[in-house]
Amino acid sequence: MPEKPTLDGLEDRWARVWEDEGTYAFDRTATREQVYSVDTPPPTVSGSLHVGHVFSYTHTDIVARFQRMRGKHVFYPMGWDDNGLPTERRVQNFYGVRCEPSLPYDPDFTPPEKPGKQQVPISRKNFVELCETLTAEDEKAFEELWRRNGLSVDWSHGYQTIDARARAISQRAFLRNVERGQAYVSMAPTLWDVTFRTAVAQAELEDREHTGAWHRVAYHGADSSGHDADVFIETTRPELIPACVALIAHPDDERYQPLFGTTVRSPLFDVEVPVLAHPAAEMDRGAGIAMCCTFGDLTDVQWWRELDLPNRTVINRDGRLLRETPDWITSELGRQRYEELAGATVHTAKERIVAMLTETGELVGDVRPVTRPVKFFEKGDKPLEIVSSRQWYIRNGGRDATVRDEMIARGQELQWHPGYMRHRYEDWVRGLNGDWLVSRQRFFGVPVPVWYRLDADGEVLPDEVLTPSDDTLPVDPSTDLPPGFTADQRDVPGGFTGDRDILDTWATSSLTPQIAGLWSIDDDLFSRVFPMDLRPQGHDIIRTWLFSTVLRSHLEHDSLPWAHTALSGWILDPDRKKMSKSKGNVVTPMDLLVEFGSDAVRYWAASGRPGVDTAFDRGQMKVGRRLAMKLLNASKFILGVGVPAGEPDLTAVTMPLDRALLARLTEVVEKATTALDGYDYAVALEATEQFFWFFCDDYLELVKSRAYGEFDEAGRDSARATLAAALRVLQRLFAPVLPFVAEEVWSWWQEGSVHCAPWPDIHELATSAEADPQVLEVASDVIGSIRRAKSEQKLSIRTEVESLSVQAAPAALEALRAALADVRAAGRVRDVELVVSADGELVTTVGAPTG
RNA sequence: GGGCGCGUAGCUCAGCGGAAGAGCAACGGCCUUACAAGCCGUCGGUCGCAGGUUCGAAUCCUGCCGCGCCCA
Repeated sequence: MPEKPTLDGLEDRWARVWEDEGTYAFDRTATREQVYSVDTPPPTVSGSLHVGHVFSYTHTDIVARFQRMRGKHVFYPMGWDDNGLPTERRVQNFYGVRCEPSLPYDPDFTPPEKPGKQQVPISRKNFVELCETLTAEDEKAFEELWRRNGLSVDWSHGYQTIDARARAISQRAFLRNVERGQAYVSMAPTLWDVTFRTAVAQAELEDREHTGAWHRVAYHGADSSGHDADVFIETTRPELIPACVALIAHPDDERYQPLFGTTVRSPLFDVEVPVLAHPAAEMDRGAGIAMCCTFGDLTDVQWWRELDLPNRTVINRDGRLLRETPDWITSELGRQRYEELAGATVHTAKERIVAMLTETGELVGDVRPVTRPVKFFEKGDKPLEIVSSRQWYIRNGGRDATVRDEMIARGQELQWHPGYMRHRYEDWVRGLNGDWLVSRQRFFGVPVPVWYRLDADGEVLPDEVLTPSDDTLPVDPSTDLPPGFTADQRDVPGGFTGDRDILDTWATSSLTPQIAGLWSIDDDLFSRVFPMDLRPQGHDIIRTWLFSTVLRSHLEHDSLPWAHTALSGWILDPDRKKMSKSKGNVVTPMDLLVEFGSDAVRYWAASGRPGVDTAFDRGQMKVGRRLAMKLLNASKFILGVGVPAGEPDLTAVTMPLDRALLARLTEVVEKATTALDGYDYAVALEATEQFFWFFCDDYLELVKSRAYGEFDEAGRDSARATLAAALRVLQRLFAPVLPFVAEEVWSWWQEGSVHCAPWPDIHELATSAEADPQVLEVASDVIGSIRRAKSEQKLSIRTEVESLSVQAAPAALEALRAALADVRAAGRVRDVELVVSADGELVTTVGAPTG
């Protein structure tokens, strides 16, 4: 035990010991029942860790430490998410390269010293290698931070979402979905981001207010008597007029009923289109009759499907109009006009069309600005287009009521902390409107592990999907060969071609329990950890990560991936805004850990209720530091008084005050245990902390003299045994939240790590005789009154008190009498008078303190 | 527009059907042989607003107002 205890240096010292001793090593001989397994969220390594990470990962660590102390073998791995756009961009910028899957692997490739102006195209395999090199550095920094933060992770069970095992597991799970018909390939209208040139899934969409304008445009028809009659529609996207396939109004709309079944000709291009009825047309929107184009929005897709309309796509995947004039435009004038638009961006095409319409007089009245919600890719900055493309999907219940019901049932089976978060899941499942699009037209990621046969003309035969044999996974179809084919058959008529797409990052992240547990690679390990116990995560990714993980597990294992999920809140800055880099209010976590000490920062994290957004509060960290310091000092004091070694002997606890103390502590143990069992670390900490300050300020002061041996031997031994027993319990109760200081003070007098010591049991403080809690209450009350009297008279706490009179009910006086020697010693009281009061009220009169 | 959550002391938050709480801050004190990075004490609230249920409401119900998140 050091002369002057300090918090400085505890992190380095104990982190090293824990690593050397293997304190948190997972015992893989443990059976599933003995294991507590955590599906740790793999942080994105290309970003930087912020305070929010420290906050939520600390919550998980507290639970893991608690479970370990309860005797579980904790499987607590750490993964790194380096699969996806953020890493792709970072590798591109850092090395000045770009991924080009058609290129062959170059084993001797070294990136340029400094990234040049032109990005060097390299094969996917080379790109993945660079990613692994670059992220290795990031991961080292992350690991250092996590170790300093005190996460009790077993670092030998790590993974990266782009490493070979993760790729193999991701591809294997996907191929098994294909085999069972749960994944399928389909040519369909797809939401498309023209900047990233990739398809986008429902989970990646967001609506943004976008400024547009209503254009009133004339289509040309004939009235019942055959005379020319114009039909006016209103559109915000006049550039889609060449893609128009029908005009559509509501079946009940009397204005347009005469037109249903007739045809009209489009302005400028003179293409004949039918006028049709469909209930999705909104009577009070615009003119009440809409132009259906392939495809302007999702309603167009619905009409196209349900009314069996032709596909007249004019917008390319680069966001420009087709360079070839479409064959459905037949009039000479129409084809001339289209040529002026060919290859133009959507924006330019709109300007030109509006100019043409103005010239021909087919644009009527003023253009009226309107702001309306438009779908965007969450990472993009241009509105999404809808294009037809071949894509892979996984059935998720979006088009299948049975699967949807099963997914809702899984959500009900899962235990949510806090419980109300389940609503978000159910809302999402109920709102799904299509299957999960998992193929992405990006270059970096887990390749879609299939090839396609080519026909005699070299065209893809999408129904003839070639799959790899399981033992060759992971594969990259752009360089590996399908079984039974040779390299010279690649991309030639009658041969094959590899799928160039990659899987959505969530298609891999949805398998983190399988990746961490090494499903299909080490099935023995997997059987010991799966289904897992806990998925901790942010509530913002319930619809993506949580949902997709439940789905994959449901499809592959017919079970939940984990029994519990704990949703953590966000960190808000003092202005109640979510902390973000752009606001410049991000604090580096390492700086905080250094400034306050890891235990103090963890204390702040633990004071945030599960699922509740929490203010970033340096004040709480100061309080945490004080608490850690207090635990050092109180431990030092108690051990300095001299407590018996080994297991505390509770038969020595004979004084009523001591028994009452242990009884109260037992209640705290019970409360903390129940709270932690329910994932409420905040309540557990609060109960422990509140008791601890009371223990230090009142109980320690009361028994100090007796513990020093100033009275009789029995009283001294009772106090010392109580102090030892209470300290042993308190150090363990604090261990999950304050692992460093708890380990430090434990090491002063106990064997082994406090983190492997058994969690306090409610029976371990039971004394031979029943405790009277009133003894502690009254003694505490009276000593408080004495302090108040001294404080009000601005006297030293050491001032002697001439006389003390206590009026109270007989039972209270009896209780006080049991602790009177302690009270007198602590208050420095000479004479005491106990008076039975008429009303039972406790009244303490402190007479004449003398300086 | 829908779902969910939140409005309690100057600040951060507990309490969620039986006399309004904690910590921080503020203020006044105390060198007290574990701790002055400590300790003791004091001040401080129409529990967002309006109704309702109840013997009793911060707590349950309804409606408003405000804030946040998720989804349209």
